[in-house]
Amino acid sequence: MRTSYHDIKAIVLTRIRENIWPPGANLPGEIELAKEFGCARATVNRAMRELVDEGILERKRKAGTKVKSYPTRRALFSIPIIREEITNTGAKYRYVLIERKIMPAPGWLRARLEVKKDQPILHLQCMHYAGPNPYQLEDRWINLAAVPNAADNDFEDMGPNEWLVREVPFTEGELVFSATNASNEVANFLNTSDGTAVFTVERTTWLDKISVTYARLYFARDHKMLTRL
Amino acid sequence: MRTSYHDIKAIVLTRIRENIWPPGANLPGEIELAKEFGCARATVNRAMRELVDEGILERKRKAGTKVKSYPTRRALFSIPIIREEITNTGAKYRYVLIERKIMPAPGWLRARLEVKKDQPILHLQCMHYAGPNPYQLEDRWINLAAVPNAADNDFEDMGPNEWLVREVPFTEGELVFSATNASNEVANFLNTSDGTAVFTVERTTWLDKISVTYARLYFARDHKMLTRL
DNA sequence: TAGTGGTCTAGACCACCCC
DNA sequence: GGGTGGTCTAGACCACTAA
Repeated sequence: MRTSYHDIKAIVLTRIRENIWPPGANLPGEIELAKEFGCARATVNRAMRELVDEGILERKRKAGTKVKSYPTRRALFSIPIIREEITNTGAKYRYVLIERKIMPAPGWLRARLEVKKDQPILHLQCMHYAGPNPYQLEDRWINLAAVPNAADNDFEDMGPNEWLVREVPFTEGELVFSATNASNEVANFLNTSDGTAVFTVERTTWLDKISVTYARLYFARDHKMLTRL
Repeated sequence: MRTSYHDIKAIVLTRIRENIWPPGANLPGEIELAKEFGCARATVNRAMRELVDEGILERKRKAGTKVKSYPTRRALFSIPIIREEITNTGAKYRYVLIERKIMPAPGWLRARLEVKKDQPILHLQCMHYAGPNPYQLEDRWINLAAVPNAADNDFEDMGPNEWLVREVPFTEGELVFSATNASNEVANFLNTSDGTAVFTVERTTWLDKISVTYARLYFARDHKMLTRL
């Protein structure tokens, strides 16, 4: 069997680990490596490109390829549908709509979504349960100018998250993770006490520069978000 | 100019967005698409592979390519060196070692790192400041069986994070994000009050199945971690 | 301006896996 | 069994950019 791009990646990683190519070092060019490994340049190229994707190498035309001095490790999160996230743990998923109201955007939201005054916004509050336990409180705002048909949905049976993912594409998104002390209201919904540290995610999405939705997600006490490198 | 794999990706995304290929739909085979776009199959292949990487499509041999029913969006975090993270904001970075001690691993850590009883562990506590403000409290445990030369370093001038990234490669890593209520000690270091919700990251890394280090990072009040999709 | 990576091609063989 | 994607090749031209 010939040298595959997998093999090449492994070899390169080994050489880096063994300090044959220490951080900052320049690697030979693709043609030379192809000769060494006895394969086509395209094969070397693919291996190298993937190592760049993985944050191990840096490449610049003319300058060549070098080992990153501080390998930028990157963590990959998949953003799951909450129903699947819960169902996958074996628990039963339950969704409850708490409130649904069409209203003009409050000031802080106007700023965030860049919508004009009096522009109608659909505001939803919902709870997601895993079995008997509260899992997440969702506070969602949908820009009806961007998604007019959201107004036709009563969201009694399906969470807005799920509906949006299926119905409304987006071109850009932002995620912000933080920790907040639960307000009295949040604590009640999440079945915990005032001031409990709550893992919080804010999510905003845009479709071609037009803001689609902003959501604040409060997770139950002791929620952990896990990822592998 | 010929159709590039960038163009193909854009076209496919557009067709998905316009519901020409709705979620779950099967796409034509690579050969057919290559014919349609007037390019080589390899070009189509690359476009499709990248769309799989981005969580838009699913492919299976023989079955073909289809649009994911629930496109799994993925967020990419780069894990920066804390010094660079702070310096990049324009603030001055300051590092202080609080404690350094070699000790046997406590029980909870033995379980986590899978190390034997009485195996020596280097325990470090340090603070990272952004200008005058506390930025992060680092509680770090280094497995000296995996990294013996860590014992030679006094870590007075350089944080263990930075040292490890430069000196010790790893093959696997785990990140856990959560929110915790600050203990009295943590609150004091972070210049806040008891019980404040603190964004917390736990990080564990392994080198070829051998655990290297475990760290618990407590960020200052109101810290936000941001990422784009 | 010359060297390096970036991309494309036309063809080939193979591995997997649904039917 | 046969169709689909996975991968590789040998060669080509191009784009960027460091020297």
